[in-house]
Amino acid sequence: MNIDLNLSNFMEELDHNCKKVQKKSFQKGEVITSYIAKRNQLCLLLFGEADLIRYDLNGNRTIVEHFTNNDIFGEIFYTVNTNNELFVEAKKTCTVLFFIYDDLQQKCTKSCSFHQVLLDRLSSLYLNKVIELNTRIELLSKRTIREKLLGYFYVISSKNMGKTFQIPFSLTDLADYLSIDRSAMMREIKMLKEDGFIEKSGNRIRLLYK
Amino acid sequence: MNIDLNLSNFMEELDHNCKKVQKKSFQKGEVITSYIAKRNQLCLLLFGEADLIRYDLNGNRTIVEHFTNNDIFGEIFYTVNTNNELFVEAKKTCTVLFFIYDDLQQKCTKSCSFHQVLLDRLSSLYLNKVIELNTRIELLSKRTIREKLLGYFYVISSKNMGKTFQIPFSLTDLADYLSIDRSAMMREIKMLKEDGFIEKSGNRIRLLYK
DNA sequence: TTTTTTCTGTTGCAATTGCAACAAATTATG
DNA sequence: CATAATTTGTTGCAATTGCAACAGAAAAAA
Repeated sequence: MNIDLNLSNFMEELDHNCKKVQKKSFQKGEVITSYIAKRNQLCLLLFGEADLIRYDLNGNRTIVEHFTNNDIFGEIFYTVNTNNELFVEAKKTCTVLFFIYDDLQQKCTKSCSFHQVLLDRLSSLYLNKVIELNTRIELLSKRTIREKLLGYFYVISSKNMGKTFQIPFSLTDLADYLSIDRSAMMREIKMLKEDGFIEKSGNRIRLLYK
Repeated sequence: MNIDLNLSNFMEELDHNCKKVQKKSFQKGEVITSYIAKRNQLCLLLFGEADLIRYDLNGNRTIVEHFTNNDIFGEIFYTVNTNNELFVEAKKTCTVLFFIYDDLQQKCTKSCSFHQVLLDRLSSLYLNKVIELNTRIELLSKRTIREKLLGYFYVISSKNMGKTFQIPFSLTDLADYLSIDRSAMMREIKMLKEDGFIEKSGNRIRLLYK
């Protein structure tokens, strides 16, 4: 389970003449890719932060996933589409590799050993993603706003190994991530403070339970 | 993308002396595995149907995933646990292969070529799972019961390639799968019928829109 | 620095959802 | 077949959540 997932370490091995992969950078706010679901695109976020966004027909915005270094994303993961448009937006400056899934399976020039490294790690990258998605499902399947918030705080605090942490979202974004109304969420955060579950200043949270 | 995922075709190649894998069968209602999150277990459902179940502290039951032929599951996908116990329950007679993740990476005896086949297909199995989970997330992130139901019906009808289909759950289970109250769901189904979105007899549904 | 935009925090009210309880129908089990 | 257990369908009521609207704070842009 302790595999070096940091593919940017291997970037120097990527042949610059390699046609199977594109490397691009994006500024905050730019759209990295939109899921048109035809090209079988697979993307690797080498560096930065980005969100996968969906707007439904009522204008509700959902942050479907939040990506950081070495996360993968792309149309390839959305075969069964349920209508709404999805797109990935850079939240900070991002460097992204773009592949076409079918090309990935083929070997490149001998000098371009990056492909092989990526293929070797693909299982691990997928496994990582499955774990992330399961965590996400656990949060979304919670029944109340309070449970979603506490569950989310618990996940963050586990990752940071500490009871005090910074929320990596604005509160507006957090509501869109947990798929709840922002004002209702604010109300619940207030009650969590009153009930002694958390302390909060800015977007720094301290858990007071367990 | 058209890879033969049906691993049961390769089962005859599994060496019976192979110690790296266990094969077991289960009757309806039996617990296939419980996620103790220590053994790094990876399971493959060769044949049958099973549900991954979670009970929260208030006694709410959630069907986290529904597994059919060639689906994979296991602790390995739940590194970041958020407290509640998870277990997999057979809904029909099931045949399951059990692996320990780390063993999987090692080669077995020469006569046991099944391992290699499995390893080769692991990426595809993962990819498949990621697609499933993304669909699941899309449903769970919908804001209303109506949207969840319509979204779910759309997914099923896409898989079956037809506007009439059988729900593979009891309605009680469907509510637990969509993470909503059963009676509220029944009320919404009734309104969907009244509003002319669906027809329903038993657990056979016909979509009347689009 | 000033202006504009976005984000936070709050609240009343309406709509949706969950809860509890029950009868009827269906399915499992002895 | 008879009985038990589970599932479906329904409803009134309570609790939760969403919506709308706004003011102040903070952040971004000019």
